[in-house]
Amino acid sequence: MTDPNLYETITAIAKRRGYYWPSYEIYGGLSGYVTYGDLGTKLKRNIERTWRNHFTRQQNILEIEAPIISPEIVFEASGHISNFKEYSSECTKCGHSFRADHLIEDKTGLENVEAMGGDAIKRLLAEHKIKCPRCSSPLKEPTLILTMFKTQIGATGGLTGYARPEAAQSMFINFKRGYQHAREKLPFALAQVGKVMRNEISPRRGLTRTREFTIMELELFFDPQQPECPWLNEVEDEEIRLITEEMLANDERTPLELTIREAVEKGLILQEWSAYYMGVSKRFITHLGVPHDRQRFRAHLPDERAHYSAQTYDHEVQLSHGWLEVAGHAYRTDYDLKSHQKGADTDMTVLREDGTRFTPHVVEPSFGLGRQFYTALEHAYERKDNRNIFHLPRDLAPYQLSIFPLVTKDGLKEKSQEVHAALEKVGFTTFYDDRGSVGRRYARSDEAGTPLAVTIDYATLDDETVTIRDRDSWTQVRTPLVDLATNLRSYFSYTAQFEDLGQAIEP
RNA sequence: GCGACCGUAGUCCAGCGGUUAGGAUUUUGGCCUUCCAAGCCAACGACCCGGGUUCAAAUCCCGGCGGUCGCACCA
Repeated sequence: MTDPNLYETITAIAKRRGYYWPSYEIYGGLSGYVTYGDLGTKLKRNIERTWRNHFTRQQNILEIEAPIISPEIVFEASGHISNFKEYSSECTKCGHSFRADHLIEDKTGLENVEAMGGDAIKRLLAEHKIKCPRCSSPLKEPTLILTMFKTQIGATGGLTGYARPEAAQSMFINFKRGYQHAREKLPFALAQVGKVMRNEISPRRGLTRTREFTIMELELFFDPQQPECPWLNEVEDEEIRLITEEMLANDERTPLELTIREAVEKGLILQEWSAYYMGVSKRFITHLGVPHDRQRFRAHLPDERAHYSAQTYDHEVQLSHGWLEVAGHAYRTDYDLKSHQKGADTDMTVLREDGTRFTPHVVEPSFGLGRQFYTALEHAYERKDNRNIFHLPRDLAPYQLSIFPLVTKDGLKEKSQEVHAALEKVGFTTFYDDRGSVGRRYARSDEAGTPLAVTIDYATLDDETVTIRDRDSWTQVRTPLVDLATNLRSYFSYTAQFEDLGQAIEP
């Protein structure tokens, strides 16, 4: 974990073995884009499934899949058009960049300068003769930075569209349908796993900041007069490490250690629903292989928060290069539904039993999948005896099983292929390999993170038993072929441990 | 976007004005092989792109693209 070159190591293995690599390589590459290979797509899919298992398995958590491209009006209503662009001004001498609207606000005391528009910002910057705050040199004319991808909808280009920078807006747009499908009952949630695009100024660090990535988001709608989360008790004892807004303001960086329940009772998390999903988030990230002391929740200060958020906690994990945000937990209030109610001139309110109408409030957990992916790889990595091993959780590993003949003669190869076909047929994800020596194959299997290797040897031909070899301990057990599928199923459903899979073999 | 450093087989490195561009590993074919990258033989495979300087450029200069780090940004 302290290895400063761990990122480079993981990147090299990822390229060599097919987890992921930079996109458009043969055309010189393009920063901010990665392509997942065979091992990568399988690991990614398993992480998505794990997320769904943690977040979407209750009643009234409804999944949707909406378009990536939206007409401009959607992001005008949501506030993204004005909030996803900004004017940046660079110093002519020291080269530092500053947000032009903030410079004007600091100098003049004006508020919300951003909303005045580009011409006003340029004019005010010149009128007040604003200089570089660092070296007092003149500033260049501010340039517009728009971090949403813009496109034309329709072959003749009649309508301006944008690629979504978050999936959330499609949940708000479809709130009314979701509400009907949830039998007009609150609380309910819409969830979505899909691609989003952000035209980052400066993508960095492979998977951790890309211009296109899979997001896993959930919008939980609730009545602010009935903010209790009925599921809170399921995670209330979950221990978290928390850095609050107040602590940040006082430059206090040592996290509080407390349970979800305690954080709610002390008022450190505004909504029970946020607390619930932070508890689930803790479990999910732990499931990916990140220990407690490598996780924390860090509050956003008001100027760091998104335009829609009343409180945000980032879920961060510690990697070899420092802390990385893997999830955001935002209390979005009724901001979004109200925005679209106005923008689309469509009623987004809900009727209480007492006959009053209200706009539901929203709590949102949001996960950037690439970051979970990299986190899982880095935390699973071990260098041992000159080998690379990924100790991925057994339900995350790209392949479940490797199948090897001990040697490729005397019918062992044919027998192995039979076993391989049989295991594939009953649903295991397997990899057959008869190249080189068996030791070499074990090493390759470890590097792919495959938890178990089934080896067919001479004894198999006599008594219909095989060996199963454990990636983590490098020990083996021997199991009759008739029991193999059943035992493996128990193992992969976590109802059996490796030692339960057969009779131990003395090394 | 700015600054520093960097870009050589699939991967990781060496070479830093004239080399048949070298090594490790991987891969492929063969021999061998009864459990952890064994050994032997053979083969495939590279100087990011474009200009310039020079008799001569992987090597020096400029630009582009990409990467790492720092600043800024990060919904």
